Amino acid sequence: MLSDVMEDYLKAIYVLQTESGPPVSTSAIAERVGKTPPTVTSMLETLEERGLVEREKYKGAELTEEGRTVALEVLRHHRLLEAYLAERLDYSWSEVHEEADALEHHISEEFERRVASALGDPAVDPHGDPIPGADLEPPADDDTRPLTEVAVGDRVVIARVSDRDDEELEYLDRAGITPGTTVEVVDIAPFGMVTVVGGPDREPHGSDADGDGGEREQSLPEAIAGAVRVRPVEEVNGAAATDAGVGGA
Amino acid sequence: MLSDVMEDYLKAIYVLQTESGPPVSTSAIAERVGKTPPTVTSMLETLEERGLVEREKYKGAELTEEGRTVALEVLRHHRLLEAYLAERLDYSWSEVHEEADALEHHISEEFERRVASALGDPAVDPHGDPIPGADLEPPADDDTRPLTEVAVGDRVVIARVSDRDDEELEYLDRAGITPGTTVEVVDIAPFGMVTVVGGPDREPHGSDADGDGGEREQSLPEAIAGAVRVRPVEEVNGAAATDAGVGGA
DNA sequence: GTGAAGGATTAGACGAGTCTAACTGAAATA
DNA sequence: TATTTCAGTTAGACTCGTCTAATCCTTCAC
Ligand SMILES: [Mn+2]
Ligand SMILES: [Mn+2]
Ligand SMILES: [Mn+2]
Ligand SMILES: [Mn+2]
Repeated sequence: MLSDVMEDYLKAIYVLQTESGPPVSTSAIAERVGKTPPTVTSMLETLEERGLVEREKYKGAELTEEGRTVALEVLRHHRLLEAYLAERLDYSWSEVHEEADALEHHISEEFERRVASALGDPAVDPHGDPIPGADLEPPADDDTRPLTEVAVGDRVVIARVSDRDDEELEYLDRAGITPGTTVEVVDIAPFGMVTVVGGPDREPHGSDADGDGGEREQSLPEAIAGAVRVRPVEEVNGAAATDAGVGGA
Repeated sequence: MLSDVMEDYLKAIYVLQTESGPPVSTSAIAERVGKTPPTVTSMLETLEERGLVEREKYKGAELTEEGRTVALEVLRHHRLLEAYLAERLDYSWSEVHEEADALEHHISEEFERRVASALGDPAVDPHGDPIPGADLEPPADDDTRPLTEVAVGDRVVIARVSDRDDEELEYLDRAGITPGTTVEVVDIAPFGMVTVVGGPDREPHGSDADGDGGEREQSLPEAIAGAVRVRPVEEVNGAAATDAGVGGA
């Protein structure tokens, strides 16, 4: 049996790995899990003995297949919980993360199944992050890119927002930058400040309590914009069908 | 902040204390939490330093008011979770305990509030155990007694079943001895074997999937019967109104 | 009142997870 | 290539929760 601490390390390595590819550095892990580098070194040794990571001294670490499966398991728990809390217990989009972080290590497989089926096996969590399937196969790379890398004039759909920083999340929530929203990038200033216009073009499931659902122009600092990932608007059938499945509730 | 381990000890002491009154012996606690007596001694010292228990060497331990409040907090979490799992995630009556035991230490106060209000502030969990209120005041002693102490011929309502033993629970579930059911005690044999007749006299909320909801005579061994607590049938308004609020779902 | 018997405590050890301080190696710079 | 910088590792210590083995009360039977 793995401790919840180990699960957290594996999850951290997985995410870092998908963000910037292996190998993952000791300090990056340390930063992510909020521990000191020596602590991480020693945990990596443990994890290596258990066959969950491979490691080259002074270089970095990489998950084995087994380690990756564990990470996906934890991530599945985390994101299913987020989805459930938002959908069934009225959590807001930005409140969900901390709770899921605590619970993800303590639910049974039975609980996982029941939650998944209660929600109809959702594909993404409220932040737009993909929920790994029950098979725990690594999901295909997505087609999103950071908002900072969009060309001026493009219309894009908000796909994912990082769920790591509460303040960022509150900011985006108030700004109406939520998964599923379509925006147009009208300017990119020096230092990465991105100005967008748009907002929830229709009410997806009746959230949007602050009745300003319309056109609005706002500028996002680089730190924020970089944490938002978008995909191109898809013109599916003549009409613009954009925010399917990622409703704001 | 208290560890989940400490919470488990406090909960154990609380329950033992309500079962047989303080002081609670080291070995009783050890047995309940599944640790050895020396481990318990040392944890009791820690708990005493923290002001959560009072203790007399070689005698036993007792919760302080603060310790009792913590215990009630954990118990509230546990029982709310049990109720939620049964009501909203289709857990059966007997599956619920283990899951709640793991989660009870890891939910936030926010989660507690949302679950409680989603269920309409339930008063009892699916085993019939009272759910401590949000004020965490000790609940009044209940009016139940073990099935083994009922006089032959009495009609009683099943009030609570111990949630500690899975096998016992399965047994009772199959036997149709569930909270809210009315039975009549027809015999008490030597060694405490109790024979009852009865069963779910009406379907409370549509559970009772095995369509045998009628009169049935069965004998329960002492070990089982002793874990079932009952209260007298209340003749509320002429009609017998018995199984309110403890529905089987 | 004395002596078992048995529960409780002390003694000592251990693994997990964490830290700080000191050191080492690798990579970038000049 | 030699040097510097800084990330990564080693060393050593500490807390928490746990155990086994040994010892110490208390109590109950006689
Ligand atoms: Mn998340
Ligand atoms: Mn799982
Ligand atoms: Mn229970
Ligand atoms: Mn609480």
